[in-house]
Amino acid sequence: MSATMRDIAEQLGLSVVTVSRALRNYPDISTETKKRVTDLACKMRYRPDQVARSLVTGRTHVWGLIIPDLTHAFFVEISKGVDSVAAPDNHIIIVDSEGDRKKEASEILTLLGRKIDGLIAAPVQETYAGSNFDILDEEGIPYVLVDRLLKRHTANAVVCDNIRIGQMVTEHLIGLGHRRIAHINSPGFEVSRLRQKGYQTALKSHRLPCLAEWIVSGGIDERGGYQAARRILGLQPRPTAIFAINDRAAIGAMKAILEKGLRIPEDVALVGSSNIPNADVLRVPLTSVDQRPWETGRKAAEILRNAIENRRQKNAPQQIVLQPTLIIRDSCGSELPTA
Amino acid sequence: MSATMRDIAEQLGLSVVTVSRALRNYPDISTETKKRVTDLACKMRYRPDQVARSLVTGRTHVWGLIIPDLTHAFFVEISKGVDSVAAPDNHIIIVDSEGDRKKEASEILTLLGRKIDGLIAAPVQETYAGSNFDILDEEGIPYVLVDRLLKRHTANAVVCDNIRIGQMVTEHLIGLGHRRIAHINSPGFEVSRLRQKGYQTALKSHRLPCLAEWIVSGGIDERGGYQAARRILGLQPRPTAIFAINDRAAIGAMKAILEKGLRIPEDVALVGSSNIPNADVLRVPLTSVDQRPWETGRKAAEILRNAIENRRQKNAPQQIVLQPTLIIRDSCGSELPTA
DNA sequence: CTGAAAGCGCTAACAA
DNA sequence: TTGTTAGCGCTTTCAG
Repeated sequence: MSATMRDIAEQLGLSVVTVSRALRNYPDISTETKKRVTDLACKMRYRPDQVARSLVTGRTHVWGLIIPDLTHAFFVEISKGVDSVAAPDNHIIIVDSEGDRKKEASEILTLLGRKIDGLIAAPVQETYAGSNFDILDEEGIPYVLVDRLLKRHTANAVVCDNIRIGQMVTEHLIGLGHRRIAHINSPGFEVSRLRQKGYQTALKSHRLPCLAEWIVSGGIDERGGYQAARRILGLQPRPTAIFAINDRAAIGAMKAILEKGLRIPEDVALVGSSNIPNADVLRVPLTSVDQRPWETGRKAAEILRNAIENRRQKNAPQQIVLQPTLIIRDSCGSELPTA
Repeated sequence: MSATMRDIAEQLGLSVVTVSRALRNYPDISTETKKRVTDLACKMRYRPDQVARSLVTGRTHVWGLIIPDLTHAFFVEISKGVDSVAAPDNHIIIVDSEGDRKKEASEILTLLGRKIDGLIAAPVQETYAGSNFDILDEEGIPYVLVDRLLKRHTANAVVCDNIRIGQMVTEHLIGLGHRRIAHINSPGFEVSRLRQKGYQTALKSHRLPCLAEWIVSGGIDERGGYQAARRILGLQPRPTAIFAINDRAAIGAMKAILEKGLRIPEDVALVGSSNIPNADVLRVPLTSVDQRPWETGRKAAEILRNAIENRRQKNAPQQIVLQPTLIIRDSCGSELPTA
């Protein structure tokens, strides 16, 4: 068993309280005593019991982080950003909501039972009234949403400018001479709705047509992107570019395009989003969008830390919107030879 | 503030103990009382305070997981495997050792302070006597090593058969007709030493030469792989195949090879290991090795759970070796036209 | 400068 | 079937 403060106190003929204060370097303990205490603590390999400490202080120095899928490098980056401010004083418990609203709800409850100091979450899209996060407001546990925003805009949040993503990608393709630009979206995700809006805005502002059949519901995974792309490639006349909601879908689309014997970008230009690892060394290096996941996590963590520190005064919720960057690679091509 | 058992007890005119037992469904509480208690608990949204519970039970239901880098999908898979048995009763705190032995040591100490029930770790390679994990033995906290093994073979561990990896890859290349096979290794990693041993064993058993200059120290990242490959490509006569210690290094090598205007696999065959995501859609689909990270995590977690449950009787440490699988894609090529 | 008393929220032993 | 007593290891408040 590990040593407790009581062990130290007894060996030194002191009270536990004195030991406690000596270890925390209180000014009202003599240097002499402090030294005796810290020396013995060191020798006995004393480590404070955080559980006991938490029970009395009401702080665990544990943060919850709920994300829908850790196999997306995007969320790993967010978690690294969070950890960059959480460490070394706080630990993070990462839980996977698997995109399931029910699971998210129950995970929030179990995290509350653990008395986490705060929570950061990429929320599962809210499809009906009533939020899983309301309970956090009720209990006064600070939280910050990342990547996705809930309908109700009263929470702390750090997101990327999704409209801008759609707009930026589309305008780039337009600038390259494309006139028939398809879009693989994922209805049900607010994020997708916004990117699509940006896409449509860009087309409109350039007075380009935006046919309904060009927008195909695919989903955020490779499989969905593959199927959606196949539908798009069957259209007459064929779109000359595809903007996929994310890189996973884009990779699915890439497979579909190449499988059909078409070339990227010569026959079909392709753009994704989230800038996955190795995007530069794919069969066709993928033009994508840096959504700043690390900064998202870092910023969210800063807001959270602040909220935890000043828990008494309820500050107005902060909403940060980060600006995305287009990462141009081969898959979008350069200017079209024939517009 | 959230409700406590005391609130329930007072409202019902019961003692806290009765409430406690009613909630945990003890047989010696009347059905009547149980119902009253659980109903009120539900109505008051009572959630047990895990911190308080831990203090008395001595169990936190928190497991530590130390890995060197979460941006390797490999370790994410391990963590998912772990979680598949940990959930829903236990939470996992993942900490990044960043491959730094000092950091690993201090992380272990802070996790101990949190009174974790057990630990799973991909240990930083031990370069000198004395292990960061000794303290766990002393404190009687069960732990399981994954992916990498420490020198001292007395701990629970789940690893992939690394010698087999080297052997399997090399024999496959030999079978394809290659006679000059280079290897990018990463000295300092036991894992690398073993894979290299497998590589050498395979060459030897086929009575093939194994020139010292064919083994180039690169490291486990892309940059190292790139530089090592450049050295290899400069050799005369040039090796016809490269076995890289892992996929990251392989990708670096791929860049180096293509940059030189050489073709993969026609001019130089390439094999990595760990089977990264999207290996099938790289510029040259990469032949790699499935090291079974998910099973590694799962198995380790099962051993850990078992050890936690039977903490009293010290069971003999278990060492599991998982068998790797070769995933053949384009980069290794098919049979060489001219042997 | 140090200690005694109280308590965080819960569970384990023993009594009634 | 329920309650009383004690205590997990620590910090906070108040006395000395």
